[in-house]
This record gives sequence, structure tokens and C-alpha cells, in this order.
Amino acid sequence: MDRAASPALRLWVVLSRAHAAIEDKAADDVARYGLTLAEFGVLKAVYHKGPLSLGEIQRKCLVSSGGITYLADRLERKGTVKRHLSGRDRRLRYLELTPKGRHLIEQIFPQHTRRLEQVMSGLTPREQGRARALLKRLGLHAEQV
Amino acid sequence: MDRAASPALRLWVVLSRAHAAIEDKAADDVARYGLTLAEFGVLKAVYHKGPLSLGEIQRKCLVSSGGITYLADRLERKGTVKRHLSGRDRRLRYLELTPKGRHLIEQIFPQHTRRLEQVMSGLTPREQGRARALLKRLGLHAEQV
DNA sequence: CGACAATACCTTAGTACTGAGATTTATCGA
DNA sequence: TCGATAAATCTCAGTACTAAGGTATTGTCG
Repeated sequence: MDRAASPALRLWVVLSRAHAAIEDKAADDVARYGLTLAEFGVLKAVYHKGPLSLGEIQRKCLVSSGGITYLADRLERKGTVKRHLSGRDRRLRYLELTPKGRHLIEQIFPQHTRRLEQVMSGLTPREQGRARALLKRLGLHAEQV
Repeated sequence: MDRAASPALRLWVVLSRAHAAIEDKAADDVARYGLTLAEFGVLKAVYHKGPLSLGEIQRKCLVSSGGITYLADRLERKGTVKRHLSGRDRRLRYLELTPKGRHLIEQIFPQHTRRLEQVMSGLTPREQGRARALLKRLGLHAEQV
């Protein structure tokens, strides 16, 4: 009966299950350091791009405006990140890593990468590239339909 | 700099974004009928498989035991579904569509399928098949690593 | 049979959000 | 310069969960 289902539906089901399984492993991994995946995503963004405004992080991490405030609060309370005001535009608040935050992300990141490589190793690197190309196109189209 | 990132990481980022975009459209679609995607998933399962115990639905829909209780409560309150006890094993509770629930899912399902076909149309049917095969393998491996 | 483990569901407390509206600051046209 | 509009963040109420522990029922094995 699943044979008769629409190809689009079947792809959606399989994509969802793959996403859930990978997210589960990734979340377990960062949880060892007391972080959620969303928190890890914020740290990663600020680590790679330098100080960013809350709005920039919000768009990058796909959370609501209330959500990024809440995330920044939690990370600040953990001492990994610090808000500071922009001189130019006083509506903006930039988020910046503390030394503690920098140390944490530098500790987590390589291990997390290796863990994801394990999780993804059901596909060869070549297949991973093909999957990425297909998903890239699928995602871009889905965002604007 | 993203060029230098691990292929596994890059695939994970792209997969997450595609998933988020598709989920967003799918959620908007069922929201027109006052349903969340999780609620829709439960109705769909019971519609296709007939009455199922809460545990069976829980495993199929990947929610916690508390989560399926909460979902069943909401759907029952909306009048789309009804709990009833098994005669054999009185620990089990089966969930069954009400006529109202059956009517609702029969109304939603075809439209929802068409909507997903639009959303997925960034890939040709052939490419959708390739993506599905890759993601199937990726997901199965990720579940048990 | 009877203890004990296992199973199925429910309850409760807590978490991580979302969405709408409030506040502060910036920008732009008249 | 003023007023209106827009933008960035925050606040707050509500939602949809999870995890841990509780209760009722069943299965198992001496």
C-alpha cells in the first residue's frame, strides 16, 4: 500500500525519519556538554563569523525573535557568550563569545564533527555529495513555493 | 571557509534546512484545518492501518509515551478520534477514527498530497527517487550508529 | 500458585520554543 | 524638524512536547 503512495509523500517520510535519527545523535553528542542543538548552533555561528547581531543569528538559526532572546539569555547565563551594544545602531545587540565560550566550542567542535561523520557513514563521501546536491535544490525550492 | 567544512557537516546543514523548509509548508497546510503535523500524523496512521494501540502509534510517530497521551487527548477533544479498551489485554487502549475524523482526513489528505508534490517539485520524479534511496540508507544507518 | 519482572498508559514538572504585542531607536518624506 | 513608518529586540502568555516516576495489568518462572 505504501507502494501506491505519492513519490513526494514517500520522500517526505524518508527525509523526516533520516532527519530525526541524525538529529537525535547530534543532540546526544552536544548534550554531553550541557548544550542543546540550538545553543550549539548559536555558538558555532558566532565562532565562525565573529560577533553577530541577534537578528543575524536569528535568521541563520531559523528561530523566532522570542526564541533568539531566550537562547541568548541561556547562553549568557552559562557564561559562554556576552551581549554588547552596537555604537552605530543602538537597536542592535551583538553576541560575542567569552573566552570560556571559545574554549568550549573549540573543545566540542572536532569531536562533534567526527561523530557526525560516523552517523553519516551509511553513505560514501561521493553519495554524500550527491545527497547534498539534491537536498540543496529541494530545500531552496521548498523555501519559496 | 564553508568549502573546507567536513562533507558530513555540510550534508547535515543542507538536510536540516531542507527539512525545515518542507516541514514549514506542510505544517501551514494542515494548520488550515486546525491540526498540527503530529496530530495529522496520528490521524493518517489510524486511517491507513485501522485502530491501533497508543503504543503502536507512539512508535510510528516517534513521540514519547507522555506525548502520545497528550496527542490522543487533543484529538479526542476535537472529536476526530476515540479511545477504546481492548478486551484481550486491558492495558491497551486502541485509537479509532470517529466519522468526523474519517471525514476530515479524507478531506485533507488529497490536498495535502498535492501540496507536498508542489513543495517537492524542485526535483524531478526520478531525482526524488534517487534522493529517497539515499536518505533511506542514511536514515537506517543513523538509527543504529 | 505467587512473587517479580515487564508492559502500557497516565501524570506531573519542567523545557524550549512560537506569536502577538510593547518598547526603543532609526530613517525618510514633506 | 516633525511625524509616520520601519526595524531590532524584549516580554508574556500559551503550546507541544520530554523525562521520570506512578498505576494497573499481564507474563514468567520457581
